[in-house]
Amino acid sequence: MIKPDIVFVAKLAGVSPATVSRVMNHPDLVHPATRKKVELAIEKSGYIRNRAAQAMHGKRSATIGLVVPTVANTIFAEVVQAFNDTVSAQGFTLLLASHGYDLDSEYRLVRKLLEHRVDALAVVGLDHSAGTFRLIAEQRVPLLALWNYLPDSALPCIGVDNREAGRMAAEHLVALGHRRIGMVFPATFDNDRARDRKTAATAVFRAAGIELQDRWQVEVPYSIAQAKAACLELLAAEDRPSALLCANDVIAQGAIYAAARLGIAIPASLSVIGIGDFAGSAQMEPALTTVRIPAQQVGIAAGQAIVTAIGRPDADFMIRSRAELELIMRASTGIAAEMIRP
Amino acid sequence: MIKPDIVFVAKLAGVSPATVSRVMNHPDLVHPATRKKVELAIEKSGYIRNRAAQAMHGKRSATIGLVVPTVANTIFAEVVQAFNDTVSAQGFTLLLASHGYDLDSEYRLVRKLLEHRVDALAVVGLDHSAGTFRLIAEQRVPLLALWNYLPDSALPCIGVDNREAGRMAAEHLVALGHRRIGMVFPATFDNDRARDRKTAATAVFRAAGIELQDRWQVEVPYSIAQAKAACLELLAAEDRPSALLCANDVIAQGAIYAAARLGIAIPASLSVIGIGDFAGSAQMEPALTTVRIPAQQVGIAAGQAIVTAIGRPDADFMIRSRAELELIMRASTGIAAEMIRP
DNA sequence: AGAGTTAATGAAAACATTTGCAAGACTGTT
DNA sequence: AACAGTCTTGCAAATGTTTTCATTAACTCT
Repeated sequence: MIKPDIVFVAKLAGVSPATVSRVMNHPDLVHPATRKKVELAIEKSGYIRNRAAQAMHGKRSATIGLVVPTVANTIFAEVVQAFNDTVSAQGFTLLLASHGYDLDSEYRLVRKLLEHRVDALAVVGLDHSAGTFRLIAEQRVPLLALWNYLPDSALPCIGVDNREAGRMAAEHLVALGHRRIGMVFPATFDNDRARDRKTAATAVFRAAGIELQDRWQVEVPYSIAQAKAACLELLAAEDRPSALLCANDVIAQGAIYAAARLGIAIPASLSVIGIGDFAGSAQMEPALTTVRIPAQQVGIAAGQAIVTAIGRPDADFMIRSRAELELIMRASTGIAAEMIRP
Repeated sequence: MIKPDIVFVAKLAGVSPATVSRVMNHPDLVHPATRKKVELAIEKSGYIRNRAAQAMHGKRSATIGLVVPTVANTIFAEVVQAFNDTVSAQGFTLLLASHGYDLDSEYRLVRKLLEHRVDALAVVGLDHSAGTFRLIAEQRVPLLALWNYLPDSALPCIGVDNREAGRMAAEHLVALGHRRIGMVFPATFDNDRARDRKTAATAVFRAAGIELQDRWQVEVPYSIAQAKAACLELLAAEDRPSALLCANDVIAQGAIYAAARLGIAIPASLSVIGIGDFAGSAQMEPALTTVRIPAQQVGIAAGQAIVTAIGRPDADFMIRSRAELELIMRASTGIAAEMIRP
């Protein structure tokens, strides 16, 4: 029992391989009766077409490469799911790679994906190594930056403006009268999202005449456990901030747990704001105030854009789409204690 | 500027295409000096080998298919990450597909992955449609069930025994003296994990002479929001259970938030236990008591097993590996109120 | 009924690689 | 210096499709 190939099916159906191929790729070109015969033969033989051979012929590989920093936490789960669902519905399969926030490793992954002749490539963020860009340019593969938006980005991008996200979060805290503010962020070296949010937030505070104390600025990776540990230390000190601006909801979640552990009342004596509005943020107690990133919407839009780009291989691919951010006020932020006059 | 292929590189290096191929696949067969030349030519031309052509020749495609119910929440995030890291380190790339707990849709996805000639296939759980099994058997692709373990499974499997998980959780509640017990589970129709856990737990309760009240059994999908909503309703009633056994930590998290919202003290007046020990469960306040599934360990072991299986294409692939479960007692469970004598 | 279209199919070249086989180039040995 | 091995390398066939072009069969219109 050898695996049936297209000529086996063709013989079984009494037609030529060309016709079988047409049944699968341009069904409208073959006579309904013949099509029936062929479909029956495919069914009967258990034939499964070989995409590798198809890809080799210069046609589509029907795969799309997606490179994310990590799938191991909530951050990208929703985007990845929405993106996958969208392209999958159009017949594409996802080749997934994750680099753990290391742009050198990203280069190697992109190379591997190109070896597989992906029809297009999506990456998270706009920051990438020169090698990565060169590689993709040479191969002429549509490339899309996911999750970020910048009006003057070099890449097509679909996502949010992280500077705006940082600004909105910071302005919310300022509006509530907070002046003793801590920021909990990951290393911003290989992470443009975190960097943009942080600098924008810092600018807002500076403009409001707020001086950021070094001892209230902490650096932790995107991990609930490490965020909680760091905040435990920060908040246990005699002299603690009245508000915490967190790089994203994962970190904010850690901060809230730390406060709960220490018996610090939220929002009465501490305000916490996150960015993202991940699954579960709305359900927490206290519910998390955050700047909502419409992950699902971004994933779907990106999926559609990339499929469209694949359909027009000639045209240069450029799109810049900004998804709207929204401040979601919930229970984790409140008016600064020192503002409340007795 | 045309994309360089292997004969272009060969000409540039002054050798035959065969030699270039050998440099990439069997470097030890070519003279070091020639190898240098060829590597230089590859570098200089920006050549990227074509895996499709390689796969077509009957060689490896260097891809592994992974089918999960969903990537959109914490449940599989850690396993997927560990699995991906492991196979990626061995030169494989992951083709990812998700079916949203629908086994018919799974069939179609498996078919798509086989079209891409994946070298092996990993799926979550042991429950799959007959069509799926037939397909994979016909194609002779190594298949591994991830996440589940059964001593007499038809498939190679690496994971935990969900019956044991259910039993451990139930026994913990029984040992604490709880008799008024609620269970919060998803639909078990297409989900053998949930089913096994539930039946095992039910058996334990029955053996302990505990009668499960229908009004305390709720069905919700794996979603924090929906779990919280359902538990809010369940716990608001006059007559509520003293303990909740949740199908996994995501649901348990929802339950804890519901209790917090209602001002029900945990564990004083309500115990909650989950299954999984997902990221964040240890950090919650109160920290979640749960049956730990060593996700990372399972992911790594599965990745290694599947790579090994690919290396031995002749031998039948069978492995059954049971990962150890562990009851992690934290702050969300306590002795039943009615057991505490004044 | 015959000419002109249109629809349906097949033949064969092309796609980019890998590998079995065979031949040429060395090495060391006597 | 000739011989037997052992290394290296190239030739050419094979892999499973898709698509262009050509051919045949089937309509349509006057």
